[in-house]
Amino acid sequence: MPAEKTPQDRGQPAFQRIAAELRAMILDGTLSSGQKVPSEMELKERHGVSKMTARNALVSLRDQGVLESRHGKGFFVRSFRPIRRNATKRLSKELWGGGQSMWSVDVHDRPMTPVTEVPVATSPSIEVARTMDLTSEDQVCKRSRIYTVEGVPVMTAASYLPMDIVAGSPIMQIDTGAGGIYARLADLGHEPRRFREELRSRMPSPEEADRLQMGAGTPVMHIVRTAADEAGRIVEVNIMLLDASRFIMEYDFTD
Amino acid sequence: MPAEKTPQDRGQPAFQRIAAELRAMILDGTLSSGQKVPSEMELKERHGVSKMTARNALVSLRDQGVLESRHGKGFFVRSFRPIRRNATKRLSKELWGGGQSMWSVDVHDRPMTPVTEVPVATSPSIEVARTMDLTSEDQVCKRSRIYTVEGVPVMTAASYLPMDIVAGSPIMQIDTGAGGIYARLADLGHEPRRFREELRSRMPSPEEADRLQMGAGTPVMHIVRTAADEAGRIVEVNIMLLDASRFIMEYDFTD
DNA sequence: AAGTGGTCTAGACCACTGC
DNA sequence: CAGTGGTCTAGACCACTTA
Repeated sequence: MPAEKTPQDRGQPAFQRIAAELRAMILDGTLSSGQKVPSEMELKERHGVSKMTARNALVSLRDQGVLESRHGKGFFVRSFRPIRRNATKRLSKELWGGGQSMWSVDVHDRPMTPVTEVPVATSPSIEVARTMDLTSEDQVCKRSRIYTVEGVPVMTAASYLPMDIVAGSPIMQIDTGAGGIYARLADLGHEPRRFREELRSRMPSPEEADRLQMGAGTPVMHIVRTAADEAGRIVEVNIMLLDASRFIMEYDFTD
Repeated sequence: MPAEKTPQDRGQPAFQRIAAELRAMILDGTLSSGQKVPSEMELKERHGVSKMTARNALVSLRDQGVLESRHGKGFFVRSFRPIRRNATKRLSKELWGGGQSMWSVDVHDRPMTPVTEVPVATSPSIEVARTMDLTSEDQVCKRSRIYTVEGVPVMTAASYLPMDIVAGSPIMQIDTGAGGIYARLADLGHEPRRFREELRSRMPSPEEADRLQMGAGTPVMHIVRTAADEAGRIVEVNIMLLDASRFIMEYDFTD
């Protein structure tokens, strides 16, 4: 009697074994970026499992960010073409040459184009009020932006500024003029001098994934940037949400 | 005839509707951090669906980082107790007070304790060689560390240094003495002066998830830190892997 | 029309937990 | 032991894509 195929091959579940096999094929180049992987039916017959088990392998890889699925077409190996974002531009240009980067990045500049909403005066959220040391009765200016690369949204940003500083200034307009809001803050006597970025990474809510048109298995980076003027007053809080699969963040510093 | 329950309630799949309901209950506080959520069987009966559909709702929330599962016990609401890591300590202490942080963090210092492996001389990987501008014939010193908080691993780090600088020095010992490897590099005439951190976020491989004992639905942060001496030579490359659910990264800079 | 992914059912058996 | 999550089957039907 031939060796019976046990449902669980000594410890490892079938769907994990299939997933590991596909993972290995991607790593060794048998399956390459953007390529279609075997369909549910193919895996079902090749491995002698049910459709749901074959599918489970594919879905688990998708939820690990390895594959993406296109309804009616198949599962495909995901590609990683990140944008490099340097938070400390001036420092980096002066101090570092190029070339010693860990991950290869497109040399072609794919410009990130922002679309700005009409600025509004509003009440700050509890978090923003606490961060800016305001009360719930103070008003802030909110400037929302969405950034796209090649037509797809990759980042949203909401900038908050105290109304007692920016009321009646160009910062309340969509177009803030040369130098942007930082130049205007300088005009108003509150030039930003010190910055802090706090960065978290987590899975997006369904709404967030929808807004950034993200596939499953992709985390977001949640960044809060605060800017302080010479006197130490927080003059801007910027809350950003980034599709993590599209960015490499870069921070330079001397110590 | 009473309204038949259609399998898909006008567009939204049943498992998504159940997941959204649980999500809302967590958001409004009906279910709070660490608490058990209804079991597969409870959801099955309450919503009149099969076990697999009820389970699908729970699993999808787990893979979004909202729930965690404990075999034989149930699904539970995940809690978020991050560690704050400031890459630029000196700057931050001088320039910023406390209190204007976006996310609340434990005030109790939960110390992060490192365990260091015996340093080894080895050939650099292609990435490390390119980053340090070495050839594949050059040797590097590799220092591996794993950091734990309250007994659980939260971060791994591998530090690479050129052997032509560190051979025979205390850097090849486990204990490098007061000031650590940066002080020893200074002793050797290669004090690190400029730093760069490159940060990616992605889902971990099964091996990485295992090493950091991470639950499903948790991304990792992958950080590469390079340190250059006064002459501009890269004297250290440090590759870190962090459980993203346990960290808030903080970067301070001026202009 | 054929092939693909997406959802769902009604069972089954296993492994782990706590009483 | 009962209750829980974890895996699996053998179907079914739907929605989407391509030809």
